[in-house]
Amino acid sequence: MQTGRVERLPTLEDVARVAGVSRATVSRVVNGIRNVDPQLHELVWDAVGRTGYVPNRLARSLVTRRTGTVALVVSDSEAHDDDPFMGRFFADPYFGRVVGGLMSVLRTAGIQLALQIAGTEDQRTRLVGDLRHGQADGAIVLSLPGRDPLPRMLTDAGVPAVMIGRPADPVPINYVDLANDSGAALAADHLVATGRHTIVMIAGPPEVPASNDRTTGFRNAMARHGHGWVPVAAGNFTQESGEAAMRTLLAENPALDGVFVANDVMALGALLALREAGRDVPADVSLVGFDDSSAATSASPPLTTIRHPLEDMAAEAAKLLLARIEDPGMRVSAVIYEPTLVTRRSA
Amino acid sequence: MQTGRVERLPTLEDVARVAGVSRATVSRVVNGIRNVDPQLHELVWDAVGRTGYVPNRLARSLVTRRTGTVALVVSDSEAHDDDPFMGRFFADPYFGRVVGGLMSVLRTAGIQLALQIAGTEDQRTRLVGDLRHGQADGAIVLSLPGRDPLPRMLTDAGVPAVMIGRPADPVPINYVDLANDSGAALAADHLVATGRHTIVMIAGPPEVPASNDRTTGFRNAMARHGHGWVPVAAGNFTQESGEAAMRTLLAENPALDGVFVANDVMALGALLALREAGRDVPADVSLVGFDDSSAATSASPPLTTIRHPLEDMAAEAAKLLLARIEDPGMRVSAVIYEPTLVTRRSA
DNA sequence: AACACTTCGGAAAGCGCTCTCCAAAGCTTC
DNA sequence: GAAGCTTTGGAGAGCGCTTTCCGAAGTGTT
Repeated sequence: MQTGRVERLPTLEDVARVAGVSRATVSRVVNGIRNVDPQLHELVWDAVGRTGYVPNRLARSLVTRRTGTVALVVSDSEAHDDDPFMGRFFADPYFGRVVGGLMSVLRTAGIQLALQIAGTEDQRTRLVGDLRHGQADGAIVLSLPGRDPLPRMLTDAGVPAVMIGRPADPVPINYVDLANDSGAALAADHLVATGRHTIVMIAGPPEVPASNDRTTGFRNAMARHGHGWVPVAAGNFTQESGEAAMRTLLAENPALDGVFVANDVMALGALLALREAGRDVPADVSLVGFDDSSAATSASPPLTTIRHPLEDMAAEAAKLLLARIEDPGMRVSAVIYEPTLVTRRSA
Repeated sequence: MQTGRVERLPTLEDVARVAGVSRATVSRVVNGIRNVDPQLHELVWDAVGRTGYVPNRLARSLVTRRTGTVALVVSDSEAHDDDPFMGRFFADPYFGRVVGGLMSVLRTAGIQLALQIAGTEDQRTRLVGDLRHGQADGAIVLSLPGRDPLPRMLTDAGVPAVMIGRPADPVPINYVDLANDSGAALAADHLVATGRHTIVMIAGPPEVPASNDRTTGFRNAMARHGHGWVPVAAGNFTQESGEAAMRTLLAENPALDGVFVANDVMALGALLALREAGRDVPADVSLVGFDDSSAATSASPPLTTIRHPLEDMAAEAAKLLLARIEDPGMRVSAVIYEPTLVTRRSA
């Protein structure tokens, strides 16, 4: 049946005519506002059923200034058009875990998620403009690189927003974050406790705050254990970069017997490079990852890693945003999660 | 600065007043419609700049019946509330790859993606109602289980929609799919060609069409090679289920030397079970996966698998939908992708 | 100079809904 | 039974935008 969308859908007006009441009354009944005479009430619902009326959310939103939508903004201020990076980002378990966590909360609240990409300057201003107009009731921001102007723009515009991951520059914005430094410290403690002496690290991009925290957290903890100097090679969170970094580290520190890797996906790459070099994990080298993503369990040996409760954090971010939308005056708050060590076979 | 969203945003009216023209003229200029006197044109743009005007998409959509949004509907007709399954689904690389593919097209078209979950009967009718009202211009449907009533509802309602994966029941709906059966045949050919004799399969849930096609495709191809009977154990596409299925198969067919697994994630589980049983891959047992997801490359040994060009398929689905939105009379079409064999180390 | 065309900008009618007024009606209370 | 209250439903004014319809210029033709 190729009807297209030609025939006009029933409106409030139609229902009112059928029920023999005014538009206002129908609106009140449908929204359950104020006491309406039970008889009329039933009459109206009956008419709603007979006409097959469904409220038009757009029209409603226009007047109520509420859309029942929140935006998930993936902000990548360094993106170029056709940057293959975005594709990689979506395929990474990180993205899916965030979406899953958000939806677990939003779904029950009957709120939908609109995916937005803010790459260029232009997209950013349009996005903020749309949000100010109430295109969405608020925004969850996933900020990839450092120096992202978006968080500031959002707060200046008075748009309710919550970041997942702390903003690179101090901005009065709600956020949910992980104590990345203490997670890294956990890894350091574990490597030292299991008797490793020559310990190195594969870090993520230094301009990403989360990544940077892991590096400094690890260095500080190692210093407390008397290791004043830790060789570090940086990757960009991809498997290939982890492999490359591991090769570099092996070349420069043949005696290494412990590695901390800033995320599991890079750890997978490191595992490959170690095997290639004939080093057994965990017999010759202990390896600790970060995130406890699906990559960690599927690796062989399964990765000892730092558990990052990303789903919970995303869910918390959603709750925070909802609260913020309800009460715009709410004071800016941050929720920091403590990571835990998950011991598997690699260390 | 805790401004909230109190101060009224500039409207078309405001711009018109500043520019000294009518609302209609401003609208025409902003939308680049019809020739407007170059002088007025400049005057208007100037006023737009001075007032900081941004069009209100909601108001515009209400009259144009175009939203610049397409819905990504994850349809799970068997979902229960708080079903943990959804979380698993989002974390699976499948979801992210689809989103990435869709966004690669939608992004350049300036269209946003709204994530919707259709689990219960109730959600489904509300969703269709909203879509008929033009809440979104069209829908991409990811239908998880068989017997999903949603595709039919969508076509009956005249909502432009494209499915990723063929509908379980014949429905006149556009879709993009993979030739799952010939992919499975590729795996069969490869296992036989590499000299394997005792070949088994780990299948997915039989009620999922894609999964079912892989099973029958594999069986048929094996039959052509003279293997009339192939032992099959079914999992549910998770790693644990793959591990369990592998254990069952090993117990029942100790002599097995070749395994085809209906997706890479389960293959990871199978790998674990095989190692546990002391079987070396690929020396003792050849293993072929399906999807060529990130799991395949990160496994050790890396998985020989059937490449599923999911991103391309999603991108094609997006293009198809856009075309369909442009021309609602477009005839229903299907695009079937041919999978290819990717040879790595596991077989 | 009169006519037919074309081009261009403004007035105004909606899109479908919510919600503030206001009037009517029902109820108490003295 | 009149004054004062509390329900209850309707009229109608928007929300911010697009777009049709027209009249006023401007252009060209005979």
